[in-house]
Amino acid sequence: MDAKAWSQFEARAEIMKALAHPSRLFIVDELSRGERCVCELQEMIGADVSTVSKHLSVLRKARLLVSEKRGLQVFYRLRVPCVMGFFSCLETLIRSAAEEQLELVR
Amino acid sequence: MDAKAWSQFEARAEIMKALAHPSRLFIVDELSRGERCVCELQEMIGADVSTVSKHLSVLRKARLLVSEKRGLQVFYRLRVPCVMGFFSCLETLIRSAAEEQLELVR
DNA sequence: TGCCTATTTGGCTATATTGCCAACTAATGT
DNA sequence: ACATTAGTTGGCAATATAGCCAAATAGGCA
Repeated sequence: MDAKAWSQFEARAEIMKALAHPSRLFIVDELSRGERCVCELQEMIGADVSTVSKHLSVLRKARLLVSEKRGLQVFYRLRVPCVMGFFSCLETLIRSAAEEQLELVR
Repeated sequence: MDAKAWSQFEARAEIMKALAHPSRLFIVDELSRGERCVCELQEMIGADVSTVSKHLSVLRKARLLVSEKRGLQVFYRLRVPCVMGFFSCLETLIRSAAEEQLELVR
């Protein structure tokens, strides 16, 4: 594998890493319905503000979000709506996982 | 956020975690063009066989791949072709990142 | 049976990620 | 200027992940 191809996969991996956390996926999902300030997201997630802020920073560094400060608040927006379409494609996997869990219980 | 919604985001995060590594993204990309045995992937990636085997196991546990043993070899196949479509949606982000890198150099 | 090849698993160390607290910055109002 | 509110950053301890080697498993062949 040449260096150029490898750095392409590294670039993709950076984005996937940013999405590889339930709180961050919640944020993406929530922002797909419109912009939110940090305080709103923090209340919904229920973690420390600093934790939420760091999650947002991870998503912003991956260019998935953009932020805008207005007054005291910082609002975040989803930059790439196509991310949401991906999850519907994954539903198949998630459902089949859930079904196997059921089989184990039986 | 209720427990059911949360476990949905956890399920998605498991899949994203499985995809959050350059070698595993290479594997997914390669398998999108047809099945491969472990030895072929190992040669292309250039890591230890055990490392490649563990990457494959991560992707299989996330249900992104299925494996089939034929003789001495184990062949892996991509279970979810829609994964590839996601990366083309991300190209925008990756390109804009590359352009900013260029600006820094100037 | 015994040997060779392909793959997986266990165990280890090195590195990365997470989440909290405390400290800091910035905008607003008194 | 001072206090208040919103958010970010630094630092730390706990946990998770990555990659190598060595050992185990399994199929095919002499």
